[in-house]
Amino acid sequence: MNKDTTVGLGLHDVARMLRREFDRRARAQGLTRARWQVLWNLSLREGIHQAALAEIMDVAPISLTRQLERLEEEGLVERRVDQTDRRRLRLYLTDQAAPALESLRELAMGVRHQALAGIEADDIDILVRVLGRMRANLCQRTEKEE
Amino acid sequence: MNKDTTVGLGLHDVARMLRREFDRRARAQGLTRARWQVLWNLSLREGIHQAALAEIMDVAPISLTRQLERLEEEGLVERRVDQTDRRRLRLYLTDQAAPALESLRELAMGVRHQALAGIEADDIDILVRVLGRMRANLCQRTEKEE
DNA sequence: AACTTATAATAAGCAAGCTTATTACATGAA
DNA sequence: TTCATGTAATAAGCTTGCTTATTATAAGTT
Repeated sequence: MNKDTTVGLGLHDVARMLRREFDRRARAQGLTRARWQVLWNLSLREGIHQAALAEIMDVAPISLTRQLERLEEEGLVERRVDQTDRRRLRLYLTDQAAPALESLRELAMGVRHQALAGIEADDIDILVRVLGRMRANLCQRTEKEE
Repeated sequence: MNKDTTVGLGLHDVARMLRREFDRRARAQGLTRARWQVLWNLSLREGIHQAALAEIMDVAPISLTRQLERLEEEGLVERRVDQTDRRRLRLYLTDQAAPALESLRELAMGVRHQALAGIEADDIDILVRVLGRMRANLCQRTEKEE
């Protein structure tokens, strides 16, 4: 109806539904989507420290801290003090993380399959491209106007 | 990199960024995106009761209840007991709601403009269409498998 | 060396969503 | 009419994210 509001609200709703569906399926595994996402990003850059990972994920550092605390409790992540700068904690996955990552990746593919049913491959490519551009447009880190 | 995960996580991230940007700009108005969204949906169907609106928005009834409590406190929404079924509360906007809706709609257009900068109109149409389809794919109300 | 300034991580407290459980009212069957 | 069942709204408590404020460590200046 009012097209001006369709994009933002639509994205918001679909993202919430995806999260809900994922978490519903993943409940048996004991991991939520948010924690899985941290594991996933971390798996690409082991040894990174928290602030840097938070910046890459464009999440507030404190948000990441809490996820990492739980992941550490659950034995999936290890945090070691950086000896060259003792403020920093370097992050590593444990052996337990690999199977968890794999099973959640499969689960995510299942949700993805449900969500994208009946949508043209070309349109999915466009979706991914547009999301990337939107992310860049919004990522301008708080755009400190001095 | 791994394309299987790009859609879900991308959507999630972009939705979060949109919300953050919107709420950042709207802070002066004292309204958040979630409350504005309730007002917006309500404006299209005044007199509806809570459970029906929750279903349309695909949100848990309790989530809506809390938003409506605050909106009522703030004087933007009125809840009147339905006389034919006294369990129900019918919802109405107050006079204060109209200007709030309008100013937030403008604000939303500003965020939208930032987010969509440099993206082809055709691609935006595709985005909206794909989101609609995804929503339908995911909306299958909890899919009670009996 | 002492002092300021910057940065990594965390603490406190708020917002929004969810699941599960309660309470009040409706409705259909005995 | 009474009793069981169903439904609208809410309560309690969890998760995830945010902003703002603290604390510990680094690093640069005088």
